[in-house]
Amino acid sequence: MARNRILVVEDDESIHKVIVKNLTAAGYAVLPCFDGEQAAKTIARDTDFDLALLDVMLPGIDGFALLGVLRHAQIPVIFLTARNDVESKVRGLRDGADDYIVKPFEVLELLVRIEKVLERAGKLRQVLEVGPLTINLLERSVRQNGEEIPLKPMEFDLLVMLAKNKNIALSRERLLHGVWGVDYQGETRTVDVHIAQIRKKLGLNEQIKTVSKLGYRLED
Amino acid sequence: MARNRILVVEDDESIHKVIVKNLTAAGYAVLPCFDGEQAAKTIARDTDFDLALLDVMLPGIDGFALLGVLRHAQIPVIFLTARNDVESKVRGLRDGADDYIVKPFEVLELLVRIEKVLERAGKLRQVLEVGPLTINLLERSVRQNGEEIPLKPMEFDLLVMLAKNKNIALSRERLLHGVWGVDYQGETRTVDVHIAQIRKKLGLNEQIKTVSKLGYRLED
DNA sequence: CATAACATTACATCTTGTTTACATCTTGAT
DNA sequence: ATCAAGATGTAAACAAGATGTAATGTTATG
Repeated sequence: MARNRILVVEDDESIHKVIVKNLTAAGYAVLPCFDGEQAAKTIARDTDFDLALLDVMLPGIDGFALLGVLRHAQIPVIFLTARNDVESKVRGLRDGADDYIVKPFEVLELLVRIEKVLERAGKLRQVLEVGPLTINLLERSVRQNGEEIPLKPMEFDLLVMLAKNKNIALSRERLLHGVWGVDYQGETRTVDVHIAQIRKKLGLNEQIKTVSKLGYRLED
Repeated sequence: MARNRILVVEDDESIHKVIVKNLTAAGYAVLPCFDGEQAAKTIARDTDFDLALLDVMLPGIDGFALLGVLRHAQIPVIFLTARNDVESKVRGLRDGADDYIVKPFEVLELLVRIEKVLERAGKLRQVLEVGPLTINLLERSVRQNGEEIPLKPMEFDLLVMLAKNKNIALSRERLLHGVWGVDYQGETRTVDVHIAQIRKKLGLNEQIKTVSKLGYRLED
């Protein structure tokens, strides 16, 4: 499976922009629609989406109609609702949705919910590709040119975090929080040791860049 | 994304002027409004803002009404309040805002808060472009015609500060405060040394102008 | 109990930041 | 224009700090 494809149906331009920018940055393939008609047409032509983000209050074709089509095509739906959207209508829609989020929302929260829904639906991208590496999250395996390189659990998790944030400089603290857990109280130097192991086993001296005074960055 | 667009709603002319001048200088695109009606019209026509600075005590249309519209459009809001504004009203507004700042305020503080709010909302521009340079804050990298030029941490931070204030002359003291921290006790000459390094590595002898008796200025 | 995984430590090595020193350039008064 | 005083450019040295990594002892795991 390549990148997860997400259909975004949202008429407000500024919200649309934020969503598209952040989803793209997070590695999703985004199909943007600005109204119900456009969305309906898109779905009629191509139902190969892993998720739909659907604004409740759409001009033109109603959310109900879209929801039906999407359900039928087995596409999970997350609703975007404004706090003051008409309650009765919204409730009906929500009931058919996999999740909903109230605007305004934190971008990070949206990303988390998307991952959860994708995971529940069994559609989460389970394979990360970075340079010569293929990281399979289900198998918990790493391949380099088809050959599997065994990693220890911690090393694997660390590599996954780097891969999910490829080309982003991550501080030791962020890596500790992300991999070891937010309440972990340990030495930041521990990160270095595992990085060294990953570098050695995978020969990634070049691709895992040391960002001095900060941490590390995995390059594509 | 190009420059971040900021809607400024403030009826006091002198404050308005200061804000607009400084935001523009800091690289934001500013849309100025002097009262609630004007703001409402502007928003109705175009919701593509990344942030709104909103004076609490506005003539005409009430802050509440504006806040609702802005929230709906997922536009973060920072409130400007005077110390003697009516408490009860202000509190209600603040609760719906992403941040607020009490007048009179330090311009630098306003800029810092703006950045924080933009970042939380996932709207912060993470790539700075100055002349032939592309500075990527996420990667912590600098590119010149696509080629990455490695900089040391201090050099990178200094360049970022210059780039965020491009075409503005910055004193050594301000650079020290901004990059090294406000409580740093060191020679101002240190700045010169790092400037020299940046100039050499990036060939910016022309574009980093020396402002005699003051400091430096990075030109576009 | 044996083994593997892990965090930590210790130390070698490499990087980075600051200062110094002196050369060169500016500035402003004459 | 000339000159002195001061400001800036810059190479080099040094000290402080950061990172790489092997070894150690401890904790999980089966």
